[in-house]
Amino acid sequence: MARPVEFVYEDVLTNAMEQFWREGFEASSVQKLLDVTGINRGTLYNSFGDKDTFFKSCLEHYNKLVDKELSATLNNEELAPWAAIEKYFDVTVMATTNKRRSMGCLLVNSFCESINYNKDIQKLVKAYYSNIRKALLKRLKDAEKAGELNKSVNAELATDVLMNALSGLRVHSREGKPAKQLGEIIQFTISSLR
Amino acid sequence: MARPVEFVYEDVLTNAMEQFWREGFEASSVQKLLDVTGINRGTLYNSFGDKDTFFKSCLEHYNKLVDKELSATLNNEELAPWAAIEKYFDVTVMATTNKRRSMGCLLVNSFCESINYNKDIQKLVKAYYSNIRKALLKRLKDAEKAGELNKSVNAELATDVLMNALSGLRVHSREGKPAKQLGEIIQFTISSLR
DNA sequence: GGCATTTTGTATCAATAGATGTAAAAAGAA
DNA sequence: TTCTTTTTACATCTATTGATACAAAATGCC
Repeated sequence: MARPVEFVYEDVLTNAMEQFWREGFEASSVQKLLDVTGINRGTLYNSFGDKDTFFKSCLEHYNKLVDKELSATLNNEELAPWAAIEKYFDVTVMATTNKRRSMGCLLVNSFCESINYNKDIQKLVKAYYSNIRKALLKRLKDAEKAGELNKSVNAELATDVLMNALSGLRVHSREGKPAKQLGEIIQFTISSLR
Repeated sequence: MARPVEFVYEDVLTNAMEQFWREGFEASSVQKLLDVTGINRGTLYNSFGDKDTFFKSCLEHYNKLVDKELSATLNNEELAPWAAIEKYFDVTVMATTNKRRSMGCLLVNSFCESINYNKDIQKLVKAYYSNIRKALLKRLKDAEKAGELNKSVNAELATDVLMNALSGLRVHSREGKPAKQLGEIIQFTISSLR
């Protein structure tokens, strides 16, 4: 049999993802990726392909993290619509205080970076981000049916408002705004919708 | 006397600014900047300094555009507080439909890019962005004094909510969301505050 | 132990990055 | 015309970019 793999696949993806997350695609040279992952060039190109492909894998890895959060909150059917929504935003706001604070959101960052000229990656980023929107929309439609939505909006508009606030939140967390203020912004936005 | 300058200073700044705006700092190589401005290397380094310095000049140029918009809207004392605020967001939403559509905001894009590791530029971006916040806060304090602000918020929180919505707007305009939907998001957000 | 297979480590590639130096060009002044 | 000054144009520098090739190393199978 062949020589066994020495690196831990998950760890490499996590470290590379954080590098792209922190500094963006363009500023993350292959050398930096080698430094933060600890693997060497041969291993990277053999096991993860070129930089574009590697970035896509990191996006996928990031999406898994998002999916976990969604499963515990928005997609958790044990929670009532608004409870689920509030929990999702609580988690998101709280996340800005840990070590990944001030890094914002890899997907939002990618929207704003030049990555947009790569149609391939752009589509991927949009698709991943739309997962959050879908989960949110579902719950807001539930709330609407239950008469728990502010009569002046429909579920679609309410979703847009919350997604817009979410994107703003991600930008401002990267800008360094304290979680307390971010929380108050979201709290008000939510209260205006119910 | 010396040889006269051939390039138009304003035009060079405008074209370079749009390049940075579209593709970000890292992806905008000096060669690309030469291509879009039409000047050559010597001229660029002689008249605009290195890439960092050039970028700062472009940020300043961008800020002038922002200032013009602010003067006509938020800082226009002839308009009542909420009229000024509504006009500012109208202009901002409408701007997403012209040729600069889908480019978002240079300042927000810069927050999200790796530029953040350059403390110097980061401070500049923050300072320019805070100009908008200051103008907004002033008007919301006026509205608060006049009893035209929703009692459940103070001027500070209202400003945060609107700035958050603004940042979200910029992200989503870059993502390609239609102006109509962006307008409805803002319209609801404003109405929730008055 | 020798063989096949895969990973790892390193050397190296051409292309491009940002940046600088210098000579030619263009104007008015003397 | 000649001189001075500044811009412009081009050549060139070193470092780094993403990417590839290939030998050394490490395993299980025979």
